[in-house]
Amino acid sequence: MAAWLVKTEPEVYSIQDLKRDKRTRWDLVRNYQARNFLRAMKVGESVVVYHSNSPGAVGAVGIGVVVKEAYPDPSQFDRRSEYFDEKATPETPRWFSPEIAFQRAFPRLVPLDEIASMKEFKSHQLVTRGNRLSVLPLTEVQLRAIERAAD
DNA sequence: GCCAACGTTGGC
DNA sequence: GCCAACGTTGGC
Repeated sequence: MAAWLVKTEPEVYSIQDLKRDKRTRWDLVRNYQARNFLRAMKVGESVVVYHSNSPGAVGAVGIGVVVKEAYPDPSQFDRRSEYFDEKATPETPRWFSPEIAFQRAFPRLVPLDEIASMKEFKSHQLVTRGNRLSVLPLTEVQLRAIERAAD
């Protein structure tokens, strides 16, 4: 089974927000490569939640699980949304969202530089230069390495 | 705020 | 299809 890592800015939506909501639609992603990864997520797969753009607190913060496979992201059809996409129609949607349920918050943040130092992440997209994708695939081994570091 | 990386757009 | 301009991401 594959695993995943999703980035979120904690000021926008944090692991604590996910804990409160119990589950959420992982929406508003507007990058084709990330979109393709979202569409590849299968129910039951684990998702590492990662806080980006968070001064002094960049890194992995918890684990979620895919509870619903991707379906068209409603915001692309909403004219009032800044994520409205005029080229998307219900017949030919462009952007997709799975739903992710909270599983656990790590007892401590696993910082990016610590992940970068793990042998399992040597040359992984998260730690190589130009890591801008907000959804990334992980191997089971990488998932376990992050979980191990968190406890 | 700065800057590197890189995706997207649009003219040709 | 090429490529310059521009916008966004994300670490620091």
